[in-house]
Amino acid sequence: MDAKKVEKISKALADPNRLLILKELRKNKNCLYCTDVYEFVDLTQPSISHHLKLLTDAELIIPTKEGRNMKYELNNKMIDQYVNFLQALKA
Amino acid sequence: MDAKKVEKISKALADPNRLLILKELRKNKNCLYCTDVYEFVDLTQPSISHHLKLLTDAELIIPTKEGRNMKYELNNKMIDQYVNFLQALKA
DNA sequence: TTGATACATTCAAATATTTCGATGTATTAA
DNA sequence: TTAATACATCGAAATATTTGAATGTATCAA
Repeated sequence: MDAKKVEKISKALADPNRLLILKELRKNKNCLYCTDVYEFVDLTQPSISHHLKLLTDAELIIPTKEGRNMKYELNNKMIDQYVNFLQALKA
Repeated sequence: MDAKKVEKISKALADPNRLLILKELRKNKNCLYCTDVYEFVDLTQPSISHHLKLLTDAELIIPTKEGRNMKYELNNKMIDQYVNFLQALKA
């Protein structure tokens, strides 16, 4: 994983609301609908949409269109790659 | 590790110059002097000082005063704790 | 003690990020 | 086809981060 990607993922993780989203994703068996997010994140719809976009752009979550809803799943592989980079720092 | 700490560490990792510093720290057997940083980071002294402070505040590096120099060492334990948080997201 | 070196701090400008109102698009229900 | 729902996008304001010039402090060398 190159430095630019690490930077992007780190930025995506550097916000309390986005961390909340990831935590809830885990709770919900790594699957979440956009509408669900309004329940635990105290922001307007455009803001939530923005945060989900940043997480998606960092490939930490993977979106799927389901009718007029969006389904989000955690991307375990990307987390693994990010962790690998961090572990390599210690080597 | 609580969300605030994760946020702080993520922010510290979300900058190309700080990532460079961490990478060079690894190269130099996890030990670096402030003066060394000028060689590979193209910023002025106050900026470098600022970045080192953010990394220190996040406890990713541990500073030691050695005469008029500062020695910086990577804090493996903090990286481990951060990695643990990330791994727990997948669980 | 004086000058130089190493680093920190302060302040302000430039830049990036976060947030939301307004609005647009796609899908579904009636 | 019309109205409602789900979400995206745009634009602007508020806030945070990054950067460097100026300056301060501590240490060392002469």
